[in-house]
Amino acid sequence: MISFTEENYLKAVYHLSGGGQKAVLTNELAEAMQTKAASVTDMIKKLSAKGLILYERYYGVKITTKGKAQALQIIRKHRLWETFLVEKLGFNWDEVHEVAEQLEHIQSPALIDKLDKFLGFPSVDPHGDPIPNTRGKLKPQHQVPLEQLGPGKKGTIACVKDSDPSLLKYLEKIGAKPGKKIQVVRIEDYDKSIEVIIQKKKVIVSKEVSKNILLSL
Amino acid sequence: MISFTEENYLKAVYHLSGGGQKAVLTNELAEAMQTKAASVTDMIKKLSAKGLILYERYYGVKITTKGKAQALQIIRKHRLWETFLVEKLGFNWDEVHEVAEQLEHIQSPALIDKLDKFLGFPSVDPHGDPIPNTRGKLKPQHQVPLEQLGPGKKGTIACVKDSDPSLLKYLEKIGAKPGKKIQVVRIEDYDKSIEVIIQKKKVIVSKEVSKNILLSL
DNA sequence: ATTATTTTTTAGACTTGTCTAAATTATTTT
DNA sequence: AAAATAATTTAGACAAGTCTAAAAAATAAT
Repeated sequence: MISFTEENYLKAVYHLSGGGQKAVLTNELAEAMQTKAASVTDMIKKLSAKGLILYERYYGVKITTKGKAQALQIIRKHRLWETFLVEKLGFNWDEVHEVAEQLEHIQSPALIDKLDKFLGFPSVDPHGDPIPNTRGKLKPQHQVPLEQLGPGKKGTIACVKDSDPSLLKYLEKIGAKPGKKIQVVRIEDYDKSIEVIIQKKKVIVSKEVSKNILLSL
Repeated sequence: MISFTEENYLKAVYHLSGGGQKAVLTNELAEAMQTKAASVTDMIKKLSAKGLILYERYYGVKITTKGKAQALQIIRKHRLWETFLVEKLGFNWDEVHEVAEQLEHIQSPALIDKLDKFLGFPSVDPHGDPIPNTRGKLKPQHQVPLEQLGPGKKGTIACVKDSDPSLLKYLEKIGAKPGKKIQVVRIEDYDKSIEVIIQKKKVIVSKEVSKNILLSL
C-alpha cells in the first residue's frame, strides 16, 4: 500500500516529468514538495523499491509504467473532486485546489466511479485539465500556449496550467475562462506581453500569464 | 492542529463515553481502536496535553468541553458524507461507513457547510443518527431501543446503532429501515428474542439485534 | 488481609518521514 | 586540467505513532 506522502511525491514526479517524458532531478522535486533534497533522496529510494520510479543516483528519477498508472489514478481523483466542488457545491475555480489535494487521497475505487457517473463522466476539470478515465487513459489534447500565438491568430481557451488562486482570480476578472474565444492583437517586443481580445474587450497579459493559457485552435 | 490519529481517538472517546457522560477506560479504548493498551496510554497523554480530555492515571479519561466540540465536528462531517454517499452517489447504507471514516478527516469548514447546503441541511444520516449543526449542536432525540418495548407496543424505526455491514444488510432484508413502523408481537422468554411486525410481515429478531434498533414512539 | 488476577503504565525499541551537517559526485569556470 | 561551485547523497538525529515486555497499581479471591 502506498502512503499519503508517497502518493504526493509520485504525483509530483509525474507532473515535473511532463507525464513521464523526461527525468526529474532531486532539487526540482525538493522545490515542488517544499522540502529538502535529503528528504527527497530518502523518499526516492522508497518509491524506487516499490517499482514506481527508476532511480539512478546523481541523475534523477524516471517514472515507471506502474508508477504512471498510479499517478494517473490520483490525478483522476483530484480532477473529479475539483469538478464536483465547482459544479455541485458551488465553489469558485480558484478555491478548490487545496481541498482536492486532500480528497485525492481517499481510497475507494467505488467512490470515484460513482462520483464520475454522478458528474456525468466529465472529460475535463474546471481548469480545463483532462480527466483520466477509470483505466487511467487521458484523451490526447492538442493545445498551444497563448505565448506561442502570432498577432491576428485566434483560439479557444482550453486549459489553465497553474492553479494559483491569484492567477485564477485574475483570469476570471478578465473573462479568460475555458471555452472563451481569444484573439491576439499584438505582441509587445520589449517584454513579450500580449494584447488580446477576450469577450470583445482588449486586455494586455504578461508573458508569464500567457504561458499558462492553453488554447485549442 | 490535531492529527488524523488524534481525531480518531477523540471520536472514540466521545462515543464510548456516551457523548461525554461517563469516563472511558484504557482497555475499552484499546478495543475500540484495535490497538494495544500501551499505545492508548501514549495517545491519552497527547490528547490530555492538548486539553481535549482529562486524564487521571489508572482511572480512565473524560472528554472536555473543547474535546466534545471537536468530536462533534468530526461526527458532523462523518454523517454528512454518509448522507451524500447514499443520497447523491447511490451507495447502499451498509457500504458507506468505511469511506466516511476517511472523508471525515478532510479539513475545510467551507466544504462541509457547502455540502450541508447541497444536501438540504439534513437532520439525520442514512442510519438515522442525528447530524450536529455548524455549531456542533445535536437535536435531542427521544428514542427507545426495540429491546425495551413490551408486547403489543408500536414505534417507528428512528435509528440503527452499529454500522456493521452485515447487520445493515440483514435489517434491509427484513425491511427494518429508519422511518418504517414496527410492532412487537411477543417476546421469547428463553433468549429475549422479539417477534415483530414490519411492513405487514412477521419476523423474529434476536435481543442482540433489538438493542441496535432505536424507535421513536 | 494476603495472595492472585486484571488493568494500566513505563521503558525501550521500531517505522515513517523529516531535518541538519558533512561527504560525494558532477558541472563550470578559469 | 585543476579549482571552484553546484547538486546530490550519506550519516546521524528527531517526532509521531506503534509495539513488546516488564513494572506498578487496582481489583478480586481466598
